[in-house]
Amino acid sequence: MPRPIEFDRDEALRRAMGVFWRQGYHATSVKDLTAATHLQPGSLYGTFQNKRALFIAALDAYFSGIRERIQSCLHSDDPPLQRLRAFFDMLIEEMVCDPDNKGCLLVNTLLETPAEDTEINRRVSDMFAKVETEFARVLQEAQSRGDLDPNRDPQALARLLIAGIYGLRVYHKTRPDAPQLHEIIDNLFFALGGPTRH
Amino acid sequence: MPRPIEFDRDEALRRAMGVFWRQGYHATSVKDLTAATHLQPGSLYGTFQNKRALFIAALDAYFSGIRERIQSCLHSDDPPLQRLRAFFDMLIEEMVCDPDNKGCLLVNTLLETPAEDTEINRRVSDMFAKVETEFARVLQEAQSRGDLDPNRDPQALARLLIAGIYGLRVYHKTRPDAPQLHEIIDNLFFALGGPTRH
DNA sequence: ACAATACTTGAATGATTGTTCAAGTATTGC
DNA sequence: GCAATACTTGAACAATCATTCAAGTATTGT
Repeated sequence: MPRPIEFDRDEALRRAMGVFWRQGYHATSVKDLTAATHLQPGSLYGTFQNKRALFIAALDAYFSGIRERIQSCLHSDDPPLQRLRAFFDMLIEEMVCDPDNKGCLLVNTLLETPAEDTEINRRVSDMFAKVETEFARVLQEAQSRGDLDPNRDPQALARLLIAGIYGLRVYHKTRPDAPQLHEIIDNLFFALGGPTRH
Repeated sequence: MPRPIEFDRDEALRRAMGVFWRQGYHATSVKDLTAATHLQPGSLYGTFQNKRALFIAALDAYFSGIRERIQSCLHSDDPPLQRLRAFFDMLIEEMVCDPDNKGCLLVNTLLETPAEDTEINRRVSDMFAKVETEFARVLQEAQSRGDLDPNRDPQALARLLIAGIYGLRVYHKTRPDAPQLHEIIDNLFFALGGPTRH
């Protein structure tokens, strides 16, 4: 009986995400969103409650999008530390290939969102906590294989790597220079391998 | 002959800086600024051209404010690496003591500002480049004292430390936890000292 | 006391903000 | 073909945005 929806919800969400990614939450107007999604205000508010809810939906969509690629890096057949390194290489590859230099939507959001906004901050923090746990698991695997000093704390090193992601992301904003980014990761992984490296 | 200015320009700038720091550029309205500075719109536009110019002035004021403290850390009588470590300890101290968890105005700005805005991006990037140079100098000093492997590239390690600042700053937004921050820096400095540590 | 000076005030500007909703339209089951 | 359904449209909303400027006011040199 009802008239079917004409537009593709996921497509609209993806386009909205792109705008938030490029401009941040506060700098994007509803007008920007209607232009990008080709949706009239009414349809946009009908499908996604309001601007804020749409933004949160965009955050979720972004994370579920990158999570697959993280998994594929961390679950290959390579040795654990090499898999972690592959992840960071992928990260750098993505960063230098982006002509807009948008950075990471999640990191951008962390710094744009005031501390009072616990809903969004918690949401994004939890996403990175999941990645951190993945990292720790791979580091533990490295320890059990003898590739990593068993006296180091895998959880603490996972935090270092997460901080490494943040560092890369911000550094790239200041100087979009691929070799320097790789060099930073080289030196960061030096902190993992330490004395036993090679 | 002329009627003298009644308000303190620097005081107003400092207050405006606080608002930008807390809320970011886009989220702060001129109304917020007039409320914080106790200046009417007319006076505010008379002294600082407009909102954007005021923001840039706030960035400069912020940097000149922290620069002194950086200098005092890096030019003490302690050994070079210990001085660097003192800087990061100070950084963490500042972060955990801030009840608002505002982070760093410059880092926040880097991520809020779109890549097209070259004026602001360049300005902030240059500030960090100065700190990077300072770091490199201290690292060189460490090399000449034999505290750091002479085969390592001081400039590259300085970049790692800058990325470390960024990493700390963002990580703190997700989990305002002092011991974990110190642990991150411990592991980061492990990348400097490497095998020769202690 | 009196111009001259220029800082202070705050109302008013037009543009833009996020959001709503009644009217219009297309599809479905009968 | 006819209701019934509900999606689509875009004008309209009040609020807020950054900015301006004429009027008011306080100080100075004479």
